[in-house]
Amino acid sequence: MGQHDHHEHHGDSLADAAQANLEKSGEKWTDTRAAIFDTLAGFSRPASAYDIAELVSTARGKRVAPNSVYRILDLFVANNLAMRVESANAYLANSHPGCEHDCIFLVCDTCGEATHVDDDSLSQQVRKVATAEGFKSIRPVIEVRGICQKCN
Amino acid sequence: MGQHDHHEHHGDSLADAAQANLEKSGEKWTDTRAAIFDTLAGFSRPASAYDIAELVSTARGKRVAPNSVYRILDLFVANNLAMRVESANAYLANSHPGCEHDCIFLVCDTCGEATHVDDDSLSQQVRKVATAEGFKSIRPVIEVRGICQKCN
DNA sequence: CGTGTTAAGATACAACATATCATTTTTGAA
DNA sequence: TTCAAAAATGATATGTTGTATCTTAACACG
Repeated sequence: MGQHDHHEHHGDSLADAAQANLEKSGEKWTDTRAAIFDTLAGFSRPASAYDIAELVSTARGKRVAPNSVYRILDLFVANNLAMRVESANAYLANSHPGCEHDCIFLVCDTCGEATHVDDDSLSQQVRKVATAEGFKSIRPVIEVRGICQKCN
Repeated sequence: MGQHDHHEHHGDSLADAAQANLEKSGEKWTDTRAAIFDTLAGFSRPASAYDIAELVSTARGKRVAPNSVYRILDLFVANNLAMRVESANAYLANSHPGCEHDCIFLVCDTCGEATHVDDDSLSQQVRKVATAEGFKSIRPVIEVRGICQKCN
């Protein structure tokens, strides 16, 4: 189905991979960025910028303002370390940074968990539809809201 | 490509069709609902609830509170008279009420215009991916952000 | 009529996001 | 090494989107 193998990272390994990717783009892996990445990666469901701000502030005993979190999340998204789930106004860490994909998010309306699937053939079709309408600089947003298996 | 013909409605004809559909579900076509529908249909791009509240308030010389607008928009979405564009936090009137489709929205990041495409084969594939993951009560969100032909 | 139901209004607040300017930290050249 | 420029973060304010709660108004029907 157009999928391929990924290197799924976890814990420190994931943070290391994220750091490597960010630095490869000439960006710095600062303490604040590391803390925000770790916190985001620690969530099992999409986290809002305010969720992250609160947790990071507590963890570091020092306030991190929401706007700083947004700045850093934007940087992460631009560098594929994280993705934004539009229908949830929230963010997820990318568990395989380095792989560029149009993701499909499946978001459970009951428990809030989001799983993420890659199906390149599907996303290519979406891109094709948009291209046929004359769109450029295409960024597909493919999400599914519903009730997940566990909540059924 | 899995599309089919639609009855595209305009102006009064569209409002009439919307009214018919809503009443078919046992809901009433009140003055407030009519005003909100007309205002929404008058927008050429996705309109926020606050946009609508402001215009309707002016048009009727009587304040309509945002929460009332949200209530009525929710009703419209539930009855397929309108759709929510998740990536824009905004709403569009459905120009062919009665047809049940999973829509694909193409939203221009420059001018804000949104065009809407139906491709049942594509949306069926999205549903299939979610079903394969054990999801139920599926509601696909398929949108594309980009730059439209006119803005290129 | 009066009474129960549905629709809409008033108000307050919660949640999400950005704009602006100040401060701190880092960097790199003199 | 020190100083100036640039980059990162912080403080603060405000704008935007969305919901909760309670009240009032409109309506339907015995």
